[in-house]
Amino acid sequence: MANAADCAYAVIRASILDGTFAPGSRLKEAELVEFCGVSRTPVREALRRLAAEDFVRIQRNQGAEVKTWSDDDLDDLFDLRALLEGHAAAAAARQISAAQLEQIRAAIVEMDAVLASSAPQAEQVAQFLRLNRVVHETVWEAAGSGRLQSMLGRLVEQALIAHTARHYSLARVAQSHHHHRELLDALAAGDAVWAEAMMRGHIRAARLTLKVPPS
Amino acid sequence: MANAADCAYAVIRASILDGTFAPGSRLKEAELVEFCGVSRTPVREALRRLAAEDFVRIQRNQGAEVKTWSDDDLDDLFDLRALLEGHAAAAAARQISAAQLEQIRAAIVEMDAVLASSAPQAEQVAQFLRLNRVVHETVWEAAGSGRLQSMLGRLVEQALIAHTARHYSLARVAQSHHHHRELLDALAAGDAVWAEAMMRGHIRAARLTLKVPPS
DNA sequence: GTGCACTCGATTGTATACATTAACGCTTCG
DNA sequence: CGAAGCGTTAATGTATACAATCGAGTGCAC
Repeated sequence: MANAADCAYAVIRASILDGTFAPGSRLKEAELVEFCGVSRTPVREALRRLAAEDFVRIQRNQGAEVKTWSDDDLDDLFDLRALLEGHAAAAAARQISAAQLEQIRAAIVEMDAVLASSAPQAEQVAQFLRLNRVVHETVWEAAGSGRLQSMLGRLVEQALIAHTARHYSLARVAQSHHHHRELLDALAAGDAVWAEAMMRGHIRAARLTLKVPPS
Repeated sequence: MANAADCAYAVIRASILDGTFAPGSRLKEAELVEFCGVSRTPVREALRRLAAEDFVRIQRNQGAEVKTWSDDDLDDLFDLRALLEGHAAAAAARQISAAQLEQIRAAIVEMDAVLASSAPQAEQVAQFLRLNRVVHETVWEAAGSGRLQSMLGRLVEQALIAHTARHYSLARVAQSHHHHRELLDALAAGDAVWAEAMMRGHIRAARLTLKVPPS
């Protein structure tokens, strides 16, 4: 990373996402200085950025702490995500390019391979989540709104914090996989209503995953 | 303003909104230091905040400039606003409180008074815009989603930059006024579909105002 | 004459010292 | 014994000095 500030941002952000800094934990600037290996100035800048993206909460003269998400917050978040991702899917259905369709198709094929492999389940899930992200980002991109794209990116990553250390069942993953397939059909058919409905359902189902504690 | 950083933020932001810093103009930190009367550190923090809120664009080692909005950007912005404000109106219709309804009603009554007054037209429009903001913010609040509320706040203020130095026709204001009245009816009736439709139309009409140059 | 490279100036990025604030614990008074 | 006031301390907020970077202008070589 060229910039000290970007570096601090990346390090802290990654540490929040992977659970090194648990939700609710205090982030003291002095500690982050040695953790990141840069001075306080870029650390502070990184914290402000993270606050703007709702990863941390900053109170005046009281420092930063990793944001915690209540169940209601998550409901709120996923409601908005369903609305916006549904909107994106509808827009995408109207104007998606052949290349973008192909990209989604390829990701789904890769998912097939991952799920059919004999890799450890955690590895399978990790791979699946990566490909899942590809599918969604391609849809956002096809929707053709930079603003929508960045909003969704942020919402999804906020949701990821809540996901930390939560494992997915293979059954849940399989359901997602079916959603993706049908979404692809809807997009290929150029059916905006169908695509929007599928995407909204897909997001609502994802919300449920976070509600039911893993057994 | 207690904080130097908050102070700088408020000053710069206000100057962007009122056109003192025109879209596209470069914001040099040294200039802002004397403009705001604080040191570079809080000025930089303010600029980063403004960048996070899409008021300015920052390029590495090249400083900040007031963001410019193309026609397509504004289409994009208002599309999203219509979607989100429509969603907010629908949610509000389902759960708005009597006090909030009354607040909207009072704002509309005040609008009546403003439009019937003999104040200079610019003054009338300014007052109307303030009350317009009250109506919208009350709807957002009634929707009950903090996230939606902050997103809409940002979108609206981005739109305001484009409005700078653009005057509204009284005819346009009267149309808005009618929208508000009908929106109130829909909210009072608890009719989410009606409320959403009204709000979407209201926003689309507002977009048109920015497209047609003032005569 | 044109194109490239180099230097200089201006501006942003970073580190650090200092100021300010708020929380915590102690003392003291009721 | 409890509560309120005050001082200490540990953190954040601010200013400023220094470093790195970019762009423009100039001069040299081809």
